[in-house]
Amino acid sequence: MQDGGGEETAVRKGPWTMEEDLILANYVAVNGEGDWNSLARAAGLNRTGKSCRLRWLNYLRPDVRRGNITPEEHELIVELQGRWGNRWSKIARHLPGRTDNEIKNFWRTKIQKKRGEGTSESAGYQPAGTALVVTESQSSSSISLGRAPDYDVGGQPRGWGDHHHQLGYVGHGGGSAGGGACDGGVLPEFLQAAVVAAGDSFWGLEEYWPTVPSLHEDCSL
DNA sequence: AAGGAACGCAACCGCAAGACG
DNA sequence: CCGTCTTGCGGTTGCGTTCCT
Repeated sequence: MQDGGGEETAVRKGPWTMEEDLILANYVAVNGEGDWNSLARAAGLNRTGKSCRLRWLNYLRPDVRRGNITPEEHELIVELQGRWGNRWSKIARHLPGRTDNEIKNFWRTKIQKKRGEGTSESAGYQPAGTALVVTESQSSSSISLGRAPDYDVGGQPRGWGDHHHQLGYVGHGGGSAGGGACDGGVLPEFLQAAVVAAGDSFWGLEEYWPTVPSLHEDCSL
């Protein structure tokens, strides 16, 4: 782990900025996933590969589906958790578009809490027992709702539009988001939306925009 | 209208497993 | 066969937002 040695700048931590998201999304779109450490370096992100991977998997991937957990998903989570325990990544594979982190959070905040209160988690939803099998093919179903990060002008995320005030990031064309905007590549639409929302006054957008050619060159679909 | 408490989500940390040299 | 590096997973923490008193 001798990294380059000398001018190893401090690794950034904390919330991701829009610029970082753009860089990461673009880089992955062009070069694909994997080799996160070198990716982080090559992309010029002062982030650990680990952090980049997490950000990509949990947020930037085009097939990430956001929004409320549906009753069906709730049932499935309960059932699979009962079967496999806290194997969140495994459970997540049966919930297209959902990330292990999201499921984990959901479990802890909703289900586990209910159980902790003494009531069965099934207070609201009783697992029907009808083996709800979600096939991979369902992942191609429309991405119903998503959220866009609400970046602060200073470059620091200010929080995310949550279910109380959904921002307008909606899967395009009734599901095309699930397949990615470009073949092999991805084009997180909320990033574009963020750019649009930021407007001309946004800090240095124009400075780094040219550095992400594949995004603003429209991927030539 | 202000303050406090609770909730939800994103991100970080540490550990383990697998792959490669 | 051993050692090192990278990736993946699960648990935990902190921050921001919303709701209630």
